[in-house]
Amino acid sequence: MDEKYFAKKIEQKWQRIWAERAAFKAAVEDGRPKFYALEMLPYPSGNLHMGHVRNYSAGDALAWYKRLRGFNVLHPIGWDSFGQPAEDAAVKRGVNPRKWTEDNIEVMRGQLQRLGLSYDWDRQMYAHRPEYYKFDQWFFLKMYEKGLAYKRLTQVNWCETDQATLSNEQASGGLCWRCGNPVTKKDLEQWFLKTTAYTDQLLDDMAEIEAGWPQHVLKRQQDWIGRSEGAYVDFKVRIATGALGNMPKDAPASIRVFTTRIDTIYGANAVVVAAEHPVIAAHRATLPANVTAKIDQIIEENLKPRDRETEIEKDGIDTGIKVLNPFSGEALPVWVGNYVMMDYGTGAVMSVPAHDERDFEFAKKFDLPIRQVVSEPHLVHEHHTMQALALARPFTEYGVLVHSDYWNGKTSEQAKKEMADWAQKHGFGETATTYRLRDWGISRQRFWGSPIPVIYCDKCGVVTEKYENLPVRLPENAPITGTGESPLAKVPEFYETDCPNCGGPAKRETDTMDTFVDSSWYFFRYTDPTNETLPFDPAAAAYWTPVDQYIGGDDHAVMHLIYARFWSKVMRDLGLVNFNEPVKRLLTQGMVVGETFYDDESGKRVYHPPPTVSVERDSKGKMTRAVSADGKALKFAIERMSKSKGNGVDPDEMVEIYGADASRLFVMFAAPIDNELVWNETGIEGAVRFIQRVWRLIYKWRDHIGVTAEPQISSAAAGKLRQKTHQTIKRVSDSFEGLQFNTPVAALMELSNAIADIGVEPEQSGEDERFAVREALSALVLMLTPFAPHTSEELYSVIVGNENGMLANGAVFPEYRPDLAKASEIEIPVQVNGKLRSRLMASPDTANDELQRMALLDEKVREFTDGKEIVKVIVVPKRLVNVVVKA
RNA sequence: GCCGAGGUGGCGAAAUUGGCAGACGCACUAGACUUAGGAUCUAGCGCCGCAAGGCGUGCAGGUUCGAUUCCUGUCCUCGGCACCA
Repeated sequence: MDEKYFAKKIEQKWQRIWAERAAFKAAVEDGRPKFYALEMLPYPSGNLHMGHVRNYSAGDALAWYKRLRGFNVLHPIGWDSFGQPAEDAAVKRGVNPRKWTEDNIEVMRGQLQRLGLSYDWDRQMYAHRPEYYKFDQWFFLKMYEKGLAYKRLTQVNWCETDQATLSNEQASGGLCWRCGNPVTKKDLEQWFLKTTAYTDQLLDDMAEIEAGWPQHVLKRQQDWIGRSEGAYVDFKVRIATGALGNMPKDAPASIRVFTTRIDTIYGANAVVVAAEHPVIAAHRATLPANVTAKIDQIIEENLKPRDRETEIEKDGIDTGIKVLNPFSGEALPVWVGNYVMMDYGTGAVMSVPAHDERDFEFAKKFDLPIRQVVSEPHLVHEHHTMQALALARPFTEYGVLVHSDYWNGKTSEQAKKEMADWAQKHGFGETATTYRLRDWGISRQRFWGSPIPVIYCDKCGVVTEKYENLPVRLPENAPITGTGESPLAKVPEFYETDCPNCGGPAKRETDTMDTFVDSSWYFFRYTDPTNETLPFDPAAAAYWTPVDQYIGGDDHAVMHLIYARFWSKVMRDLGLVNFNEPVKRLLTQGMVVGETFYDDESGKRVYHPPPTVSVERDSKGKMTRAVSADGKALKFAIERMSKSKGNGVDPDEMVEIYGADASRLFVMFAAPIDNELVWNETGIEGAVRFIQRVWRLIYKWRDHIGVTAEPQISSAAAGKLRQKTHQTIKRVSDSFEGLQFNTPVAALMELSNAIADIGVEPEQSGEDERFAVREALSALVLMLTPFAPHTSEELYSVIVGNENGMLANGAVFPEYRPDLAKASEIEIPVQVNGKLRSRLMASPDTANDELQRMALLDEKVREFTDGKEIVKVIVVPKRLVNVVVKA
């Protein structure tokens, strides 16, 4: 054993031993319980960043912990290797996307290996390789057969900057999820997967995972799916007279609206429809020019990119068309409104300004009547005598119905149900549920993705590729221009084919699949990574899945995690798996952020990389001033790491300077896993110091800890150390079970401090002390393994005297012994009127009345109680005594 | 605007969920060892105060013998969604 700790030396050594021994190879077996530890797979951009390090360090810690706890652990890694950056690289630098991707994987695999992550490297999956994407296509065919994949013309979200179509999720907020620029619309024929076939299951099955998933993730998914319960109501279009002329022949006889507040229907002052609504198209010829002009203007406005910040002003126009309120019989005008969206509900709403914010705003602007029909219960009486109360703002709560004929006096809850039933009974409506969730558009006009296995034949129409012809392989390359046409459409060798049906000439689909398809089922592939006939063997999946613990960033809270849940349900219905939910427990780790320095004189932030900035601190160490290299005073902030801000940290550099173990330990220790982590360079040195302290402890005691027989009696020092050891075992185990990674490190630091403070030199130590130190050191080393595996393996090899590694030696996580963890004497704080005044030393078994007696006799306590009436004394067993006195 | 998470020393954070606020670490201060220290060791380190003591978990109240923890109100920060009828 070296006297000094050389990180690089031992890290290389143990990485070699692990590889030689295939230490982390997983196999299906009987006996031990299984544990599937999964981290979100990386996109092979070419560089690992600190977010990866944090994610994978946590996953690895858990994998090691479970191994040492006797589990058969599956801990795999793979590559989300389809996607746009490869094409960007092709456009910018003319490189082949496949080569670019493979090269990047090579580099990043090296980075992961240098971190010493305990993956089963034999199970890697690569999304871009035919062996994998073959089954993207296989799944597509299965879904097509089940009617879960279909094609339709649609307006797609289009990002001008990235020249890409985007899913609703990727375009959420009207901004491109990748570049943040505004999204526009474009008409295209697109393939869809019917996620909406599973909306209710996606919602209801959340009950199964409630305990293991962060509440906020489930909430966000819930909001995203957006189930809302209400009713459809049909408003008959009245045969118009006068200026409007006769009703066009093919015009709909009624307009169907969706409402969640049918109880407010007597307050409707209009029906407002989307500009794209069919009723408008049908009547268009008869509408006055100023109306059609306005409608066209609104349509045009809707296509424009939307600025997230500015609220859109209500706009609209009265079409002149009239409809009848089926409840009141009242004739209402039909307006076009820019705030009604064609793709939600029915594209038409009944406008009830008194009870809806938007309708209120609309009515105010166009001076439409506002009639209150739901009242706060205590004001109901007022409404008998007046037409309507003037409303300063809409009343959107539930209440009691007024001015609603037969329904007066009913509560909103009652009325909602009864009025919907009434509508159904009379044939002009029904209860209904609508959702925000749309089907998943998976077509991408991209080269670097899985080809959609569909063929278009002039004679047979849409024909799917045969299973035996899968995979539909990507050509070696394609002319990638970045202009938004499918590159495959320019490769005749690819698209020219024969119809699988009639054998005649036909063309392949040239769009490829969204890369979220790959990540929707990759973690099943790990269970059987080389299967050539099926995505995976159901038996292998049955053993390993569902995933016991999934760890990743919460930026995937909706998209990836909804798609993956959807995919599992489809797989269940295909008979591949027999459960509803693929992930039992989910942990979302926070971002890694760093200090940034910038000046904003020009109105725009100009960033200065931290190494070029000199920083002044006050006597407490607080940053007071930052100055750039050319002497400019800079502002500072904490922001997400990025190249442009210059505050990124290269994991490779960290490993080079401080070692993988120290880097990983620090990342785990620095903050709770779900918090943001502010990177600061100095903190990591503390991790190095800690590892070195442990190293020195083993070095110091290395020749004196061969004692393996538990001694009968213990000195005070030995007893105290053993107590600390077992308390620490409990704390660390509890932390792991609760997925806390920062507090166990603190506990291990305390234990190492306690060993250092034992107060006996090895040479002078007794048998009992040597045993206590051995116990403490081996517990420390084993418990440190999940955070710093290389160092721990090395130190463990010193303790046991061989270099086979912990797992081969059958090492297990130390067992907590309550009898040893128990203190012989504890400190009991004594309060007077809730304020700490003294402390008592007592045995933990001291009876309550004895503690009370001791407290009252205590000199410090008496200073505050003498001459005062003692009202009562509260004794919390083993915790505290509080004496209550009257002043 | 709506939804969610969160405000504890100079900083990252602990606190067995109602019982000693600030464990552990970073930074800082002083000292020791040293030719040297960006190594190591020792001590100190919430604020006010010479001290006794007082104050202190965003702020204001409340419940309680006792509140970082529970309740009410309020302010702020960060994330998500955004005309979803």
